[in-house]
Amino acid sequence: MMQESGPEAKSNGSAIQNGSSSGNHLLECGSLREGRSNGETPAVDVGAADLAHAQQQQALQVARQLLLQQQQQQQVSGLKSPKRNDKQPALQVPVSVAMMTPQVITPQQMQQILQQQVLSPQQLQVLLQQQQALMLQQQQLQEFYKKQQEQLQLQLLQQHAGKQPKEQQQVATQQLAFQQQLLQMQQLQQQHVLSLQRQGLLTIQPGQPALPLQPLAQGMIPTELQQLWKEVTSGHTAEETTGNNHSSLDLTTTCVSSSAPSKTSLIMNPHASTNGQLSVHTPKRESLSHEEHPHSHPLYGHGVCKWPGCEAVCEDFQSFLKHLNSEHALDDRSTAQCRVQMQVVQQLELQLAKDKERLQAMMTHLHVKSTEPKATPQPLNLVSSVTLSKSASEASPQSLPHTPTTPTAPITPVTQGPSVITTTSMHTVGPIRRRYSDKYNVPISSADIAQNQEFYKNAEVRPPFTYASLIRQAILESPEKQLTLNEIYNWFTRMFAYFRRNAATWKGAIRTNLSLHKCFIRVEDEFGSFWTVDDEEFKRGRHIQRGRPRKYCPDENFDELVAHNPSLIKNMQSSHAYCTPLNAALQASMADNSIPLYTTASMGNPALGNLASAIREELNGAMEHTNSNESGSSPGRSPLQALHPVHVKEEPLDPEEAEGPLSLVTTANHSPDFDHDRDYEDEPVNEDME
DNA sequence: ACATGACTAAACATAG
DNA sequence: GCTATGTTTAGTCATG
Repeated sequence: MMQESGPEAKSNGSAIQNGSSSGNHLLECGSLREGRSNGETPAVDVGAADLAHAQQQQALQVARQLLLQQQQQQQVSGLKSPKRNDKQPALQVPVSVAMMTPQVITPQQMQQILQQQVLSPQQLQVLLQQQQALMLQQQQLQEFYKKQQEQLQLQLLQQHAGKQPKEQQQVATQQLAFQQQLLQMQQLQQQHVLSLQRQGLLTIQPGQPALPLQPLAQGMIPTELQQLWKEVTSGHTAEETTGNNHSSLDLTTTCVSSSAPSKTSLIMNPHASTNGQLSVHTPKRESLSHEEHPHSHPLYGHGVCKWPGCEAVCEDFQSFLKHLNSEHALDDRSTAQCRVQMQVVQQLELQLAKDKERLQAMMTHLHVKSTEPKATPQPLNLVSSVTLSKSASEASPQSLPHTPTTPTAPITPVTQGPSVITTTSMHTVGPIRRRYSDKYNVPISSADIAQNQEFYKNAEVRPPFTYASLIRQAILESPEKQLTLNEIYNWFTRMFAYFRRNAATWKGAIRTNLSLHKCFIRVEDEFGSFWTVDDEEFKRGRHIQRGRPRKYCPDENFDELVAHNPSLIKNMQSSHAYCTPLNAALQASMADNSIPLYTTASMGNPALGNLASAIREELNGAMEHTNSNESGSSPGRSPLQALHPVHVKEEPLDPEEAEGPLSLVTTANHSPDFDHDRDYEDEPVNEDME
């Protein structure tokens, strides 16, 4: 937290110095927080500003009323009161005094003030005239300004932005000129008040803000508003660089001439120019929304004004606009609300920036290209480090010495060209070493490994796949979908640098997995044994159940199956998809009585491989029946061993296996359980019997 | 806390 | 006897 607040405070410090300047957006953004850093809470600002504004309004009203009363009195009873002459100048005084008092000044209070006044009637008369002139001028300006606002608003509503930029520009320029005039009026008023104060007419009460520092009338929020507006505009349109961000606020600021060289840009903010006020929304966005949806407004929806804390019901868009101009005009309250909203936005933006930074750091750390659109950069090696951290860290000290290319510091990925780890590969990655909520495996696509092939070939990073997935991949990648154990080994060492060490460990793991997973089917031929994979079974992800004897357990489907085709007793793999072709091919093969079924062509397809296995197993079974008492009925001892012995795992059926009619895994005459020539057809072993 | 899957290690068996 | 291959089990760890 301290680290996070540090730069922020720093920027605030810079903003203090540059807050009123028009140069640096970032620094200007910090100017909003300047108040906080100075201990000036927004709430305090709001209260003071509201108070001053209310006082100003009251003062103006009181002054007008008093002037009217004065005129009436002069007309009706010019000599009615002996103190009339005293009252005349006194009428001017409350204008200023009322600004300092929260209540409306009554004539009685005025009289008290008059009694306290120290100025001569002549002086008061001069002041009165000055005040009257100023007020008159200001009223005229305000009225004209209001008309300008309405006019511009109507124009903007009727015209789409960009249609008549010149007219808009003219209107905006006129508005700008009147804003300047208003500001000059303010300055004159402030000077007037100052003069009154110097002359002793005004006494600043303790605890009250210094009046000259406060805006005097509506639409008079000079530099502060400008800064706020700059913050908003610069925060959202930083790419617009210089100039534009000052435009809208120039309407109300004294910095127009000095800090807004690009006057044309202000017309691009219809909302600001329409209302002549500050908006918390991005001018660009708002103008776009106005252009695209003339009756849509970010502050208007479902017939309700969405100004923070307002929720006023506006029946139509026009009424909303009127409401917006009347209730949310450019005043202190709106400014304060805008400030709050800006703080909310800034907080969110700050949070977003931090998260972005965090993301960037993560991606940098993981060597992921920052151009990746996805925001979930979890490269494979990360998964490896996460899911295999324990295994890797354990295996490494024991059997795998650490190398510079540890999972946490892969070197190769970025430099390996096309095989850069991508986030997209993560979405299709197969069974990484983590547990899934569902029990089914998701096969690795060839692209998953191929995509990062070069990386794993060179980086001694443990692939984030299970042994089973890799074995399957190795088998499926082979042209004939079959591999000997040694070929599997070679594939591992060829494809993964990680598996070039500690052969005993991972080779043992491979062997264990081959035996353990139901999806791997061992097949023997005259040249030895090799392994195939049943992909459907792989997706099921089932293991040979441990701790239970691997004995065959028939189910109702089995009997039915046997009845239909006794030759399919053994080695019926679980895949439903394979059932029909397998059965047909088997029958055809049997009809042909062609023994050499076990060709590479047939094994090119796992289904055909299973078919061949089934056939050969059946033949083996037939031969075993003829040699039923042969104790060592392992494949090697089978008379047909040289031909096509098959070893297939078997295990008790579990409820899931009963789903498929052919989900029978059988035989393993190599299994010790069958070394005693157990004929499961004659002696079905029930799981419960174990 | 418990169940489960993945992994490791080890023991054992078998064949060459 | 050695090695390769294959099976099985126990234990650990991570995860849900």
